[in-house]
Amino acid sequence: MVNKEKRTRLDVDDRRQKLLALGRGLFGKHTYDELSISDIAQRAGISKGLLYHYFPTKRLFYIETIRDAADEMLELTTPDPRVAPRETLLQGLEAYLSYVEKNASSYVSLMKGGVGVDSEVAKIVQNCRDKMLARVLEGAGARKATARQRVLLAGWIGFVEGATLDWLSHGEPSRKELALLLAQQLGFTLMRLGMISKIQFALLLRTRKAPK
Amino acid sequence: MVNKEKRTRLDVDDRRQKLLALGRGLFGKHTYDELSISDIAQRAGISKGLLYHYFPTKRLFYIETIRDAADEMLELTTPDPRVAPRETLLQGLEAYLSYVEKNASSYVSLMKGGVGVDSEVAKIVQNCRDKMLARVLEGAGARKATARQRVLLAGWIGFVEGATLDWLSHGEPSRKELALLLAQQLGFTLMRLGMISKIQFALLLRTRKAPK
DNA sequence: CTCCCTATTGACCATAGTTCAATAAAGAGA
DNA sequence: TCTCTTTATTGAACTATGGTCAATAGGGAG
Repeated sequence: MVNKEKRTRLDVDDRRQKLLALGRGLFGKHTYDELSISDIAQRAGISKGLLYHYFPTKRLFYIETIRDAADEMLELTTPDPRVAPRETLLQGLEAYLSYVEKNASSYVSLMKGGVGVDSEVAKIVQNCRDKMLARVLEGAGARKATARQRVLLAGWIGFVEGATLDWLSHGEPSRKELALLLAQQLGFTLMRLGMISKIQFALLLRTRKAPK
Repeated sequence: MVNKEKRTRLDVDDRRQKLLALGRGLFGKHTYDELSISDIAQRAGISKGLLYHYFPTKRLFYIETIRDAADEMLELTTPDPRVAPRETLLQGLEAYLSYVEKNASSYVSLMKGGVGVDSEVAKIVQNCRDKMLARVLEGAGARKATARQRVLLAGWIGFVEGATLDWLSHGEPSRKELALLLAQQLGFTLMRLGMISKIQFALLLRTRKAPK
């Protein structure tokens, strides 16, 4: 429909990038098997065959799409080594929330939704969580986590995800306030694990909330 | 293969129940599109057509399977009104962890995995969370949740899920201890929300851990 | 201007989801 | 015991979609 008989020949990396971007948008709005290869190809203005030239299978295309999004998120929330650890946390959380806010539908569908389709996707999501967990551990100055530490920190990651999902659908506490609440929750967890002192924890609780 | 030419005619509810049970086992071990209708029918010892007699589509079959499992879990973790609220929480958490332990693969695949396949599944999972949240609210003696309360309680539900997933793959803190840790986390959240007093919270923290 | 490389196509195949008319268990009534 | 009715059950046929491949043509190099 779009092409008027005229083939347009693109650079391979360029086209690949374009397809991934398209995929992100589409998979953000539709579930995996709501989208057929034909659909995707048509929306991209190319033939089915070409899609297979770049991605050997629909699954792989989907997976790459998610990996792409996950990478971007991790990059955008990379802690800035120049700021103090306590600031780092809040800053990282706010960056995370910003990203999520901007890519709301993608976030929900990709990060939550994809897990079931393929175990590979589950790995990507898990990898994301592990990286975040590692950042927290590093921020707390710990090397290796004990069983209790690991379980509770994994819990906190879940806390962030659960709260974020609710926040996305209701949008109510401000981003800044939510970030603070999440940080304080983590503070409590870390204190219980003996990873920060009660004093540090009390300090975190005393942090000013953003004005309503 | 199994049948030797002889058709066996079952009561409709009976067969339906059998199929759901089978589905739960299968979808617990394989992802949605790893399983073909033919596979399922063969394992059930029936023809493809019959499956369609009971469930109009593969999706619907999958969804019913999940709804079935979710219902069971909610039922098994229903709080016993005869015990005190604080006991209720611990008891409910332990029941939850027991269920999850027993249905480990199903839990992971169904409750986490299914979300992406169909928005209907997401609704079921969300409904599960809402019910649990309602129980917590009721236990804390609150009627309607404010925005902050809702976000943080949703967070706590996520905490439970995140910690549970980690616990399943590592199995390390004992079930009793994990339940206590989860309860204490909730305690902190509730205290911060002003839903329980500092005294009640301190009491919860002082609860004895299970011996290692 | 020609040639070559390869991005691109479209027709084709295989398989899995879905439909449906035909079949045969099993119980009811004579 | 026999027939009749109901409907659970089947198997073959249809459709849609993921996936393959030989043929085509854009576009840069020489």
